[in-house]
Amino acid sequence: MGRAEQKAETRERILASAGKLLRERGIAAASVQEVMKGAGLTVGGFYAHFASKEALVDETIRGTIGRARGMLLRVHEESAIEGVIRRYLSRRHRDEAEVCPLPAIAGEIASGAPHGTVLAEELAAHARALAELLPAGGNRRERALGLLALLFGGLTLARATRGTALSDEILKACRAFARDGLAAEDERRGT
Amino acid sequence: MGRAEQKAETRERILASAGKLLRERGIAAASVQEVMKGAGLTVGGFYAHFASKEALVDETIRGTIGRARGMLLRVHEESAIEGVIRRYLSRRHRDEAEVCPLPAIAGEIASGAPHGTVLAEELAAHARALAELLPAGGNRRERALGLLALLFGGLTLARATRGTALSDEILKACRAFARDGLAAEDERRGT
DNA sequence: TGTACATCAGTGAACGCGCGTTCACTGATGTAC
DNA sequence: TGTACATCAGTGAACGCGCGTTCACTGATGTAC
Repeated sequence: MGRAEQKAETRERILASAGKLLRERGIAAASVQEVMKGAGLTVGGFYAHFASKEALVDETIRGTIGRARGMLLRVHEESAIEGVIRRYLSRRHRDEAEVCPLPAIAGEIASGAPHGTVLAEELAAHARALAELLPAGGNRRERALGLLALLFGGLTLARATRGTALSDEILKACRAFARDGLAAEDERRGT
Repeated sequence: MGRAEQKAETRERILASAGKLLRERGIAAASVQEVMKGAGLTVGGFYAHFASKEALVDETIRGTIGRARGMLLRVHEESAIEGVIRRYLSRRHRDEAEVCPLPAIAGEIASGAPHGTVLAEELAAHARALAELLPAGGNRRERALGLLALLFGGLTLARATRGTALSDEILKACRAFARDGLAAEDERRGT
């Protein structure tokens, strides 16, 4: 393997480590030092791969949300949307931060972290992907955005209350509310 | 005014400053130094009022969410719930962090900040208050929890994408999804 | 093919900075006589 | 009522620490002849 490919592979390891830490701890608490340690490297080498922590975070957001979208689209069974709701708002997904970075990072970005543009792009792509899983007709994009906010909100509040009885309750309530929100539109359209 | 009342008043000023900074910046980014500055004091005096930053944050979460709940309940008009949805998911509320601390803090707590128990208590109280605004019958508490997650999720994503076209779209979509989610349950019950 | 040199991915110590917390001190308020 | 002393809310400098970033250096890889 040449030097260039080796370096590209190292870069991927840094991004993978950053993705893991971003999902687990959020933006500010994922330090460059720990990201590099997670990739099996020391901190000094970081700037040979990325211009700044901000650049790393931007790219990591794109990568992790994009990959989550890939997982979303892979399941094209009947009523795929029901599967998405069930899996996204599952106890398993609450307890293992291995897919979606949104719960850890959206609040920080809402509070001023400088990644709003990247996040908006990824959310828009996410909404398009979700919309394709919805039955045609009505305003699919609008329903997809509402559902996205509910999935994110439910998972985040369930994680924030982990260990209390309320946490499971929130997951269940959001699964029900998601189905109801989609069903109401169906009924209005007369299905 | 005696010394004791003076001190109690100062304590309230610290809490007010902490509430403002918590809503605007989140937990980690609201430093003790800035909280005290916001109360017109210097940093050293802080520990005469609170045992630690963690104790301050716990009390501030209780206070701010409790006050937000008060504002919620004050409006007891016809279809109060529609008013809550419209105000919570308004552009005004997105652009001014003066009411709800959840968008700034829930993600940090989900990522490990130690305030999950207090948050769960306040969310449970919030759900009870919201449930009272819903038409009787069905599972009011469950619908209230789902709605709560959607309101929080929609506002947080709208704030995180502030300045992009998507932000307004998210608010609108969540208002619609909230109405649909509540309406579906109504219809199932035959209203 | 073997040797001499250039490149550059990664190391590890150091930088300035802001964090939460501590503590000796100040000076206005409150109490005792 | 006036004076002497005790209290204590708040000050401001200092602490150890981890942060993002820089930089002189190392040593394995790649190139030229």
